[in-house]
Amino acid sequence: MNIFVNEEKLDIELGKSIGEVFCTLKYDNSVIGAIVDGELKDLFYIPKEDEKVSPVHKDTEQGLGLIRHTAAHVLAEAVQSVYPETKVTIGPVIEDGFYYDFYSTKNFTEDDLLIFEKKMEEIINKKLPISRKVISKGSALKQFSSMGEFFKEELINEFPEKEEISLYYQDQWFDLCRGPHVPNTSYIKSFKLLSVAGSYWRGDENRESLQRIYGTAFFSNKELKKYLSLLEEAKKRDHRKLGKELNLFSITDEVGPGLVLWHPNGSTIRRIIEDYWRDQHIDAGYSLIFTPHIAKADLWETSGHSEFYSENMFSQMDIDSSKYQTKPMNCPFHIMIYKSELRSYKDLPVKFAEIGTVYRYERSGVLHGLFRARGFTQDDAHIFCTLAQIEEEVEKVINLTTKFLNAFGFEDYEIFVSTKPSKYVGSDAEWDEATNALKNSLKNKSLNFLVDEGGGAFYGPKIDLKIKDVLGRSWQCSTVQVDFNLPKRFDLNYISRNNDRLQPVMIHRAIFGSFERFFGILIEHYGGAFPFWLAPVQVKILTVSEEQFDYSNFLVDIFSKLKIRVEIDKRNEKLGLKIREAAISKVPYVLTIGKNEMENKTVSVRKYGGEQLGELEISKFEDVIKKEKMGDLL
RNA sequence: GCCCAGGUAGCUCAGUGGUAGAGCACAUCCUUGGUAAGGAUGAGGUCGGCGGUUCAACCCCGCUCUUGGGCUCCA
Repeated sequence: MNIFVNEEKLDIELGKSIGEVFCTLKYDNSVIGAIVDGELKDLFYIPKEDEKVSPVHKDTEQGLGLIRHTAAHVLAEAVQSVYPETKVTIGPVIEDGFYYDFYSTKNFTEDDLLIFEKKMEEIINKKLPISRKVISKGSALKQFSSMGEFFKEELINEFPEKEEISLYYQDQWFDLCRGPHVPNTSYIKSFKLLSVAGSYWRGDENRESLQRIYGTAFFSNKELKKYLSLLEEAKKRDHRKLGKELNLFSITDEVGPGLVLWHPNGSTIRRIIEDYWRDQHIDAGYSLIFTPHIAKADLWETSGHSEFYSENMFSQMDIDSSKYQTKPMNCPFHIMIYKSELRSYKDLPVKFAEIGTVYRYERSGVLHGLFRARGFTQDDAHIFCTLAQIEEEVEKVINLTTKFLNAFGFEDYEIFVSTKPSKYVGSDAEWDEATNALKNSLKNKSLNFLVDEGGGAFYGPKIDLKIKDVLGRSWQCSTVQVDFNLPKRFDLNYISRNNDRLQPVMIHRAIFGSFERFFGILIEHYGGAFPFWLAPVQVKILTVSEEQFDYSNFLVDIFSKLKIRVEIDKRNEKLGLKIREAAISKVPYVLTIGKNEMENKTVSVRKYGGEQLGELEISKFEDVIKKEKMGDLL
């Protein structure tokens, strides 16, 4: 039988494992697995005719999957040795580590994690060899039912008859597992259990509640440390923490969960973003509108939200014997404005944009600071156009979107096009044309995108954009969605050149998604140190003593006229303290004013981060900030 | 919603079945100072809320509200 090892054709005996093949090739024990036709396999794997095999070494990214999977097994053994009644379920490798779900009457605590870690350490140090055994479905069932491992039983019962069932052993302990694993436990050089959390068997909230232990493993302590410090860094940047420290926003018990209070500092930033947003949208040909926060329930009946979205809507209220509803979306209002006059094909595209606050019921467990709130403000817009206009309009939306994202320092993004799902409205021809229009608009901009086949909403195809922040984390913000449904439901039309009544299509689009969420992302992206154009206080003046009060007031006048947000710290405190506090509040420019500066008509400039620009003439410093202000005209 | 872990001064957090603690912030005073914390004094709490056990509850128990980690990754 032939296989290809590193592209080279090799004749091997049928039924030989990759490990054995590598052995004959005199590979050393740094080889711990293989990539076979793009999939990670271990040395136990028996290759099939013509498969392409390449070795996976330890200390590589690819090898991490192997040690993490084995680490999950080691964890399971450790847990069962400490709490023998514990039932095992599944323990896969995930993006940055692994987890294992357990069923146990004992509630695991953080302290238990330390005990498990210690036990794992012992198992790893024993350098237990891993072995693989293939058994029949019948004996697998027998085996696991005799052990009372009923979750495993359930899994095995559902396997197709022909499926090869394998057990992985580490010494005596074994688990039903398809692999892949490292040859022995000692390859796990460095690991850590990170957290305990709840989960459900098979993610189904009607099934058994399980306890999930998250952990990660690496080939070296150095890598583990690097990963842990990344987690630390993310913690430091947590927008909930910075929001409090920098006095940006709060979410309080008294007001209610998921409802955001924007404090003056946060509001200043939001105002600047909104001003920029409005300017850009007016330039891009949108009409800016305002709509109410509640409306008659009938409107949501027509839109279909009551039927399809009721789980996320707040309950209705009675007003003058009519039912009203807080808005979970802005679209029906925009539609009503479209319908307020008879539209001609000459009017299209009609573009309405609104910074519109919506209210959605989110289950209490999913609320998360600004990222997931119950009241939030969308940067919403709706484009009413013909099918033929979609391509051009979407291209304009993409242009506007990239302009915005670049202005906020996001250079990297991933783009996804989602196509027709199994249940949909509209004709196949409409879907094809709209989907092609979306793809073409991206191709015209030479933007790469991935296609999520069947991932579209029932009402139309869409483009989603995920941005990457400085820590490399992805966030989905921008979305462009074609909608065939609402124009039909609201019976929208326009008069064509031939005097026919035709139905327009609608494009829903948001760039930030929501101001709350986007603000949260910005806080974490910048770590609270906002760029000059966004900083709530741009320049802080620190007086050395009372003698400089007049001079500092004079400076404030000058900078205020330049529309700079400036504050003076006149407190009766030492300069060192004032500098420390200005630095902690992350003000971009700190000006120290003492006797010298007053006499010389200068300012001593210190940039955020500690860089000293030294003593500058006032006009020289004006030049510095004017240059900074240019930054926001990206 | 469900599981686990929290909720003590404005903030960050100690703490104990027997009168509630620190640091920062705040107020007043002293100090008028030169690049990341000057000093003193003081005020500030129904220990998330409601019920229970107890001679006595911030602590133990139950309920409730709320915050955090999760609940998609499939042997």
